[in-house]
Amino acid sequence: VSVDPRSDRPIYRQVADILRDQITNGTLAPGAMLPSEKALADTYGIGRDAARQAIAVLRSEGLVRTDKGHGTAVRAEGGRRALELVSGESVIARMPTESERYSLNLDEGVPVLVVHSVDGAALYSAEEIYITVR
Amino acid sequence: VSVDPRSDRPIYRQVADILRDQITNGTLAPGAMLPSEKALADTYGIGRDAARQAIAVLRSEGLVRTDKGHGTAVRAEGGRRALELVSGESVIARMPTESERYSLNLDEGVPVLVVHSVDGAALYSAEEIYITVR
DNA sequence: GGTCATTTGTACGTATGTATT
DNA sequence: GAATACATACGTACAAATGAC
Repeated sequence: VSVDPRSDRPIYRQVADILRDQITNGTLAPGAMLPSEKALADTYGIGRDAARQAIAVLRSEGLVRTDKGHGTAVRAEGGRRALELVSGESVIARMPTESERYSLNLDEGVPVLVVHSVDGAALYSAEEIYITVR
Repeated sequence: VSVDPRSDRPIYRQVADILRDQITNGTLAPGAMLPSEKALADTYGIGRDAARQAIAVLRSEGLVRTDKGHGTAVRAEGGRRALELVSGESVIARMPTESERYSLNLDEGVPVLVVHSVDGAALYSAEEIYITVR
């Protein structure tokens, strides 16, 4: 479990791979804290920049959540509820604008669903919803 | 159209705001190239780091696409086709894993749709699809 | 093909600010 | 207040990809 600076693969991606493995195999369970940036830098003999980038990769994948002054934790998979789509409605998925992310209080790496009906459009966190047919 | 280093809002977000405005109001039309990182840094009197972060914000929002050695361009809204959902199927939206992003050849900031049916699961680029009911 | 300028990517360093504990 | 941890912002340097010539 180490990084190779001579590899074609950037070291920040190598570190991201290691952490992603630990998340998917359960070594880092939902809610668990990742090592701090400094701890990662010391462990793998890399700069803080590379450690930060590794965590940023996981954040953009929606796998972890970072709180300033606290640290980075594995995101728990929130339970989803069914959204029943009826004839005449349509849905698109996209990334939120910054203001949408703020008002819906979304973490990074979480898409939104826009449901269009005759009444207009409604916005949901994509993470809380799965779509079915009535 | 300038940035204020003393503002509470980080300068890279101020620059991202300026560019986002230009994209949404059409000054930067789909396909148009954004200024290079160096050009942004010179224009606003900021470091290359801040310019890069500004562009990274827009990339994570799915607004632009960056090609190494070339530059950053406004992404064209791809035409979407209807995906007709039938009873017994369900859909979730999430960000792709790195390998999914690679195999589907997705830009950053593009979610995926996972359609579950009795036959199994199918994966789509969320940007090319809108969901309706048959 | 080869060279050169441009542009982005990676990686390091330092310093300071802000939030949490 | 102190220690820890992340955020912002600057700098440098070199690598890699692109495009023009």
